[in-house]
Amino acid sequence: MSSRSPDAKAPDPARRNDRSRRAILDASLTLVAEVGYNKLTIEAIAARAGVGKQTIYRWWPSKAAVLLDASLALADDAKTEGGWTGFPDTGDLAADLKLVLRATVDQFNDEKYEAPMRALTAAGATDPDLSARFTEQLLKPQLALYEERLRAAREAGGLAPDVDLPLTVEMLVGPLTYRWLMGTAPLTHAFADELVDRVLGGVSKVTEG
Amino acid sequence: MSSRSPDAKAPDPARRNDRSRRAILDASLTLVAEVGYNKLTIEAIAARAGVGKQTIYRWWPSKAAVLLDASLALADDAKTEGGWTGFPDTGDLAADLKLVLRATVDQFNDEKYEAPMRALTAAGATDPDLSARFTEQLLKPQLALYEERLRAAREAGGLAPDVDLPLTVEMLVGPLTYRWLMGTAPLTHAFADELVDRVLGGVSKVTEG
DNA sequence: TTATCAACGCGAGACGTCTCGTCTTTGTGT
DNA sequence: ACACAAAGACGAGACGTCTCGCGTTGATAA
Repeated sequence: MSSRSPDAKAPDPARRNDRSRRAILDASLTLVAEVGYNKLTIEAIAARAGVGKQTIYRWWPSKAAVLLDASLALADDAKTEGGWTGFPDTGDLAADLKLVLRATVDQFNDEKYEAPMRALTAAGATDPDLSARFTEQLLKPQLALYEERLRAAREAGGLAPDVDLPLTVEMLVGPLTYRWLMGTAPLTHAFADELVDRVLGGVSKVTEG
Repeated sequence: MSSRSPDAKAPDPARRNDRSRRAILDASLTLVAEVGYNKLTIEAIAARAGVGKQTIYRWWPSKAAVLLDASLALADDAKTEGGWTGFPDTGDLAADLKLVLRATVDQFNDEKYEAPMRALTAAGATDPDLSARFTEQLLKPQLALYEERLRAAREAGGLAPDVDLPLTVEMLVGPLTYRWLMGTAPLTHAFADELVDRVLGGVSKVTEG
């Protein structure tokens, strides 16, 4: 057992090869879609990226961490390419939510986004550390956009003044994610629309004049 | 080359040793709680159960499959031990739902149930075959109970006549599962209560006379 | 400015370890 | 005698570490 590399001293980020970094992230996304997360190996990522294994081990602690970074980059790309101009606010809350939730449905149904997303969800379910970073870096920022829009609606008088905003966000995103993850039924635009209507209006019988 | 390994083809279920079967299921539940799903090995299960590895490989295709069977047995036990007498129907839908969702929250927070549940969720996220059986055998029967209770409420006039029952079930279970899985916030009884109220009544401002 | 040089990230891949799933051997119950 | 269980040997393959030159970079000396 050779001697210790004493705690793997910190490599210098300034000297990092950005070309290699991008190649690694790209390769991990391609490969996870090709062979699935279980059969994804760091050796294969290194080979596909044209990189030594050590270059991956130097900068990431696990293949899950690589995928998280890759997904963050992917999300950024999607935002820029998709011409994202902020969460829509036309004044019509239901319409705005349906628009965004439909887009989310499309993303869930897009193989390109689904593969890494499933992988991260799976890995996060049994790795609290990864789960925390996944939630913090990828999920929270997105949920915050919903919350912001809902807050605007609440102040505009469209929502109950005492409504719990994080709860409401999860009422929208939770059922969608649940159906996607468990596969209880197909994910469609109609589902997104109906969900928004029921979250806003409730499922109880309306008894008014 | 192959050929006959006497065990490889069809083992006779009638000759199966039920003592070993139970020992394997018990050991898998104990171990997954002890070391987590990632570090759970079939060798360790075999050792703890006092059986040979081949006995596990003969009857199950993967460690996830073992855990699924173990969880099914666990769910059965929980039902019998817990004195389950069917989904409560006191006539007060909100109260009934809160009761059940609170119990679900407690289960999610109970290490004994959480460990195998996380494991199955993780494994199912990247294994469609397992996911299907997980959903079909463990989830669907539970969701059906919600649906039945909701149907009764709808017929009793408490719910909108045109409400989508599977959607409503997922509006209840989805946010709970989402928060549990992603760890966006702690799972509490208060959360369950508020969720039920908002699902039934909606989040919109009530504008009535 | 230009030549030199040490430091360090890099690609490549050998290495020993670990777990996997299969196969072989031996024991046991009917 | 026979079918299955227990135990473990075995090869395959991925793991993470390590070593080896190569190329780039930034500091120093001419």
